[in-house]
Amino acid sequence: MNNSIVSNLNFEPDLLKEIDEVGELKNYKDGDVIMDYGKYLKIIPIVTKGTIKILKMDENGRELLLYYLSSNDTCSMAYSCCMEAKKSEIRAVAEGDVELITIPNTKLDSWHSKYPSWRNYIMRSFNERFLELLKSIESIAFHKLDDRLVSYLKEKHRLLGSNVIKVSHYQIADEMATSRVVISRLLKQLENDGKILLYRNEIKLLTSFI
Amino acid sequence: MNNSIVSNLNFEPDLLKEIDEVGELKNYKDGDVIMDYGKYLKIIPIVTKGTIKILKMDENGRELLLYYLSSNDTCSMAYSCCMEAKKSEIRAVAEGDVELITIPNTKLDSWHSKYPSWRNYIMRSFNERFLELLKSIESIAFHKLDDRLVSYLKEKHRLLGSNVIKVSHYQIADEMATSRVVISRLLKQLENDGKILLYRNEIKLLTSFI
DNA sequence: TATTGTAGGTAACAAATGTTACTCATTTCT
DNA sequence: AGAAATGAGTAACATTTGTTACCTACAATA
Repeated sequence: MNNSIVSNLNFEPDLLKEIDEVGELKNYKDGDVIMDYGKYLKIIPIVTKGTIKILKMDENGRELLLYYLSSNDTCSMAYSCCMEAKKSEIRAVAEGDVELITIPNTKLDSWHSKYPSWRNYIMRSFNERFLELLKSIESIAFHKLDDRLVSYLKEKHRLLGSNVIKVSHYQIADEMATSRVVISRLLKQLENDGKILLYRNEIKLLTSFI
Repeated sequence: MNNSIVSNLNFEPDLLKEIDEVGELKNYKDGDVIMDYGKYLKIIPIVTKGTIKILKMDENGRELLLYYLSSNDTCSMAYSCCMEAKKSEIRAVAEGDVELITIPNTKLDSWHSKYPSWRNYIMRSFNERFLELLKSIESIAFHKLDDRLVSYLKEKHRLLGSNVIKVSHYQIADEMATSRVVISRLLKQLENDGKILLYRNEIKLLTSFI
């Protein structure tokens, strides 16, 4: 297996060998649902390529983007699901092409006591996810929609490395748990302010925006 | 040290002995700030008595109640602060009398590899805190203030075990990151609906509420 | 007792967000 | 080509939440 990516996590050689033995490489395409609400999980994923978005849904079907996972990340939710055999509270969707290595949950406990690097990796992941959620809460609780929209666009820009973001107003509204009309209104405002340009399925960030 | 409370966490006898040796018992009174924004932490706490509320503040000083810690809980934020020497992003305040045991961070890594029960405890704690944050996000993102206020009162009722909640409108507004006038308005609405009775510094939940 | 501070009630208004309804343009499908 | 689906613009309006301002009641205390 090609774990050249995983290898820069500073895992012990023995651990890398074990990952090579039991890990499975999986591929997903844009929009594929990698994990879903209510599902039981028997593996934990380590992302090697691409980006995964993590969503939470309410009773009425509205969704909210919590955070992204990208290379070398793993999902804490997955970890705790595995350890406690609980249902997932979140949905994971591939954003573009995604490659990941799945680790069967039978290995987790023994790796945890055997490999300090693994322990560190999991702990750091928990911590990072925790902080992402805090950021998310801060954003929702303390900032108005226009600010949140700007953050959203900047995050996309950071992830894609491009000034052109291919996304529909509907999608944004979905991920921010609001309605399309509201997003269109705010985007139009940004366009009028000379920060962005709007096209069908596409938003161009101008230099004054970034 | 009296660790009769901690003993029902199913820790190994050896671990209990170590906790007895290095843990320190601390006491706090209502309103005491146990942990604060930006502080570095060198211990992690295990709550043995009382309730601690965990708050997050934004740049403008508005606060938001994230969740409560009570007996046998520990704080994941503390854990990750200790492991990565990071500043705290949250504030912890005693709600009533609080007793807790502090564990010096020098012990964490070795306990983590030596004691499966400790590992479990920390993992379960991370998971619980993670779910609390998710609940918090769900509440803010998907529910209106009146619903959130009802949840707030029900949570207080659950924690206190009493129908009489001693709290001012100001306090509630603070913890829900909104203003006093708004809370007064919504409480009055609940009173008009026959769900609660309002007094100075006191809210009485009627049977139709619970 | 007079004074001061705190808790709470309430009206009037402002701002932010959500909803409905209709339009047009572009793409996709048949 | 024609029909249907999708993406987006926009107005008008409703609701929710935030803000300001002022009032009353109660409690603490000098």
